[in-house]
Amino acid sequence: MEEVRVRFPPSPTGYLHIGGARTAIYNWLFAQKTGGKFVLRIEDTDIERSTEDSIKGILDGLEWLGITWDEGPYFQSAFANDHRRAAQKLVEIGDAYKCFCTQEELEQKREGAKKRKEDYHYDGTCRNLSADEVARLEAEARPYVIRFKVVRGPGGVVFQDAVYGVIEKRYRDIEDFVILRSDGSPLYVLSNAVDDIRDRITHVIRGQDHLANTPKQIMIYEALGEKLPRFAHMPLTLDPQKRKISKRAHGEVVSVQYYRERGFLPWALVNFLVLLGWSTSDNREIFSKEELIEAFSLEGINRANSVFDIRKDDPKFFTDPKAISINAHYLRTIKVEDLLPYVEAEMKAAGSWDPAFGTEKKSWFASTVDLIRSRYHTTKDFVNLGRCYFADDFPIEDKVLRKNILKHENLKLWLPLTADRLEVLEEFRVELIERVIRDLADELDVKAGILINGARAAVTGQAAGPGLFEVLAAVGKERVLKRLREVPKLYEE
RNA sequence: GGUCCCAUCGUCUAGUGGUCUAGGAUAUCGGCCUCUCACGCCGAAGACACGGGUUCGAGUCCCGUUGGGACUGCCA
Repeated sequence: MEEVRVRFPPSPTGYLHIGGARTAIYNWLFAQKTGGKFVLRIEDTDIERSTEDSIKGILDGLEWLGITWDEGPYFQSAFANDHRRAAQKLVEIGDAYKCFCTQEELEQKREGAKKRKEDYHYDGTCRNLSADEVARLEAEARPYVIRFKVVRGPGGVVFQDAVYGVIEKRYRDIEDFVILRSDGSPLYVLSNAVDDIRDRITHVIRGQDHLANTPKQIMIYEALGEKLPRFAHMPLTLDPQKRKISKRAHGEVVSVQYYRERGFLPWALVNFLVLLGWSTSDNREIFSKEELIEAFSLEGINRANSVFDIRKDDPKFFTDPKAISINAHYLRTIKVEDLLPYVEAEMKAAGSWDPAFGTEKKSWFASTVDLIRSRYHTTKDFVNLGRCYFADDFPIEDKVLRKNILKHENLKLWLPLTADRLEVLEEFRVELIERVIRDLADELDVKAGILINGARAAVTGQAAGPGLFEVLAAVGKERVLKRLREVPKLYEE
């Protein structure tokens, strides 16, 4: 059987955005699934808009996501000769022709048609130029483009899309489209097809926005006498207003980089993205890499566009809530060892990493991460909300201070007293800590909750967190005692 | 405007003529757990765009309407 070859051809005009990432993911999954090859091809034909930074951003983004390619990156600009040759060949075999119409002329015709409310197609002025006329115009050094000669007559292009089924387009609805500019550079519709032919692409998996272009590319394939690849168009990702998402209109929130910076686990993003327009019949939503490769199929791709539910002005969510929930799911369920490197990287970036966390304090670090992770949504939370566990200076939330400490005047004495009682513990273990605190509450004749919540506020600065006794054990005796004994100062400010 | 594509809870979706008084996930709300907040568990609310057909029977097939999207460039 023929080897499957798929490709991802981003144009480097901005950083990798989630729509592109999703396309890459689908292609990559299909290659993994079929044992095929995944080719990365940078379509930098539009040199004006292509930048080095952008290329780097795309490669970095894919790498971060764990989307690996087998060939490339190839650069489309390196194959301009192939494209020109193909255009030349099409002219020679009579499937394309030189068109000397100027852009101004065409613009006028377009305008005219628009005024008369007619739909405009190139009128074929140069389609039937005689060889002599062509020679004469060329002798005058008149610039020309090359247009593909679309069949004039009944019938059309018919193809079977793996997602959308049979797609038909009549020839009369397709104009003689330009395949080579007057400066000799190729247009997307040509270069993309020629590159796919050269790269022996067997399956073209791309966004539905290319569906309308596909008949043109099929005509090119056929004119060139090449075997057609299979086409699979995937639905687009829209914003909540149903607009196609774009870096320009939506900014950072649609870039892969944004999720990296906001503390997403790469696989969680992949898992979320793959669900935008694809599903299994059993409706599973969480997949390991192996499971996803196993489960993926072109048949599972949906036809309807999906909405990426950006909650831009929602203080509670910085992106689609489902993306966050999937990230949080991974954060609390993957093996702690697997999570540690991400937390470490995050803390290093924030300057709060202690090298000892990776050596003699490693097991303490791991168990502390494990203790707190179930209520975190991103790896960022470990450096912010988790600061009280990993550093000595940490903020005490105002509201918490008032409600859990200041409100109870006695805590000024009781919390330092708690410290005294804890100090005698030989082993700073959860059960022993709990015993001490509950006994003290009885002795003082207060509800344990008062002492517990007060201690939590003093030790973590937060109202919410794991069980207080676990928290104290994790923070450690020395630091707990210090924090409890500093409580009286809190009353002074 | 023309061509093509699409249409199930707010969002992601299951559903391929009867088992759909439409299932799951997420978000929302309530409860349990509890020292708090999460997690977890239990529960509530929430959708087949509309109208015609076809059929004994339609979310599922057909047509139309409406709505949305893509393409319509010497961008990719």
